[in-house]
Amino acid sequence: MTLSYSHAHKEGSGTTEVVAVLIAITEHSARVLTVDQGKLLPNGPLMPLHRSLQAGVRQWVEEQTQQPLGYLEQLYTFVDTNRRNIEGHALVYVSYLGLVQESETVHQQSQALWRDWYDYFPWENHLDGVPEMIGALIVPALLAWANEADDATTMQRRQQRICLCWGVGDTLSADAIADIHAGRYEDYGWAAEHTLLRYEMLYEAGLIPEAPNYQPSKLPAEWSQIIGTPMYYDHRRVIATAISRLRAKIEYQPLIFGLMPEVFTLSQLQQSVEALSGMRLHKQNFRRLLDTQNLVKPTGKSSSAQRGRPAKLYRFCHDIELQSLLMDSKLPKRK
Amino acid sequence: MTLSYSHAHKEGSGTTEVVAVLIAITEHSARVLTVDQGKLLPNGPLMPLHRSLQAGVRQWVEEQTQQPLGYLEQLYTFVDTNRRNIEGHALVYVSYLGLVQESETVHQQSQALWRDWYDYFPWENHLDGVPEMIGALIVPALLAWANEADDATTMQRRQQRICLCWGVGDTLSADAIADIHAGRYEDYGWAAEHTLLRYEMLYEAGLIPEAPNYQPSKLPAEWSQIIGTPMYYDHRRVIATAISRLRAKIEYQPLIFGLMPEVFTLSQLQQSVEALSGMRLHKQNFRRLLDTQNLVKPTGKSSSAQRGRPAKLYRFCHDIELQSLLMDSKLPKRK
DNA sequence: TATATTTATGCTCAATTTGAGTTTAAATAA
DNA sequence: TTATTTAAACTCAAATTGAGCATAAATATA
Repeated sequence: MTLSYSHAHKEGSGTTEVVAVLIAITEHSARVLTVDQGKLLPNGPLMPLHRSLQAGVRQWVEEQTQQPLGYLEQLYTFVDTNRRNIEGHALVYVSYLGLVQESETVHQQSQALWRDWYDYFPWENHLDGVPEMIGALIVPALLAWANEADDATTMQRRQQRICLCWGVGDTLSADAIADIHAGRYEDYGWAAEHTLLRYEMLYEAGLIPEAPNYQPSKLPAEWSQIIGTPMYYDHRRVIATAISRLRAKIEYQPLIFGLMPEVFTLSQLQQSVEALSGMRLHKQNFRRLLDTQNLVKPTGKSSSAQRGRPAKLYRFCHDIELQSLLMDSKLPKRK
Repeated sequence: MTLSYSHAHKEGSGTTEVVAVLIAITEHSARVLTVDQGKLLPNGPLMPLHRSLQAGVRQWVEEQTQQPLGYLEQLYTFVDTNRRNIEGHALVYVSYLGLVQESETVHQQSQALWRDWYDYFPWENHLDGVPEMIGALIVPALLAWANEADDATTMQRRQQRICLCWGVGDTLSADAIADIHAGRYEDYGWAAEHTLLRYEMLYEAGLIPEAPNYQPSKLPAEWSQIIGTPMYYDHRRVIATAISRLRAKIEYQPLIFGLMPEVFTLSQLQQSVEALSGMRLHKQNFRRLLDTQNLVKPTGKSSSAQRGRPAKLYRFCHDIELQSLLMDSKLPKRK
């Protein structure tokens, strides 16, 4: 706890680590598996006995969380020049994205803990509309950062980046800026999959505790309430990478398969996709899409409805498992 | 030359290397920058003085090829368990994709050499239609591999993979197989961006010199003519990864910018995209797309035509540089 | 029981995008 | 002059997409 977010060290002879971002959907919310009170992702050194990076990930996740792993794909490789081995070689860490079933969640004696991923990125949750904090606090703080720029070109570029990443529209007139402050914030062009770009911008602007140039004294009092839970090293960036990848890929690949139980209703399926994208989808078009893609087949049974008409139960067409991995299959736009 | 493709070693204390796939388009053909007589990609160890992986790539490429680097993005991280340091840690190598301008090509005294990327993947070049070798040799060899499977499930899965990756249609009836052998090969559903999947399948089937289970004696005499130039280590796989990434990304991001000279005609631009995708595009729709995307602007001048009507010269809209990096911008389907 | 509420699912429809032409323009070669 | 070549404008039907309305089948409530 007294540990600075960027200074914790772990000495060793190897210079390669693996880090896992495991995603599950529990009670309609997207969650990420953490260790160390939510401050770290499962991780461990690549060892001579590991025959591959995947093997390393599987061993360390198993050891640290007892979570069975399904789908696993490589995300990105980072270098941490703050952590070096005895010979001075910087630590290289390779991150992986894993998708696990909702039901198989196991978090007992280990320090493993499932956390809602919007705890780390509150501004990414647009399920109930655009969060107020974006117009009220984040964009103003970023605009202040843009104005700090040394030259006009940098300033313009920063303003442009802000508009594109945060969906503020394409101009930044005085009127538009006033509107943003006043909360008259139009949901212009929010691109859910730009999570990483947004995180990197906040980091660069020194608005995130992990950033070396973070100066909380210069920020509004409410700031700490809205920038989410910080993590050690750069693990929050790794999660942002995972979210970006997942949101981008789910548009044209039915990755959602790996997150669903055997049998489900179409509403459950839609809510899962919405949990990932952080946005609401048009129900009828979502179903039309599933129809044309032939991704699911009815089981014949229906769910025991709580309220309203009972929904039919479906399962995925596993006979076209491979095809679906290869073929394009787009999602409908937001409602 | 007497070196086996999978056994060459390089000892060192570090366990991290960087490898670069540099792409340029010269005379309407896509090329990749190689060293060591086209058997290796530029590469080198990550050293304590490097502040980042990118910095390492830039240094080694500069040193080995004198090629100035522009756009650079991380591709994938591999482990080579055949190459280990003194302590037994396997070599980790991080690959990068770089795009460079056609004109700035420099390959003098260094061993650096630009090679047409279809030298390494002849079957990926569909600019003059589907290559005969696919129906005549490759798919038959892969079908033989499928039939070697121990159980029926594996066999079916392999057949399915063949159909999906090689665009053979979705069934493999006796008639269809006979058609393939006879060269009556329909260009059903060739997905240009599946280069890596195709390479991995050939590797897995032992049809590539780099594969441990490669048995040339069991293959047709013409085989060595059609499977392309082999490389040391797994560098050909790294190029396949780069091609897949580039072909997939160019569909919705104007990466082609990085490969073009300052000023160009729309036909030159189209030919460059075709060189990358390995397929012909519909000219009129390609231009309509450029129009709606606002990616290029006319310079007012025209090219001094060799034959035919002179083409107008264009340049990219750099004012929307960032926007184009973020926004979607699809390419039209093949002609 | 009747009625409102809730959830599921089927259907329509206009706007846009896409694939694939035809036509016209402006140059060179024979 | 005429054929050839390349460029570029325009057309058009089919498919896809975004958005809404209508109906169905359950529960909760008056």
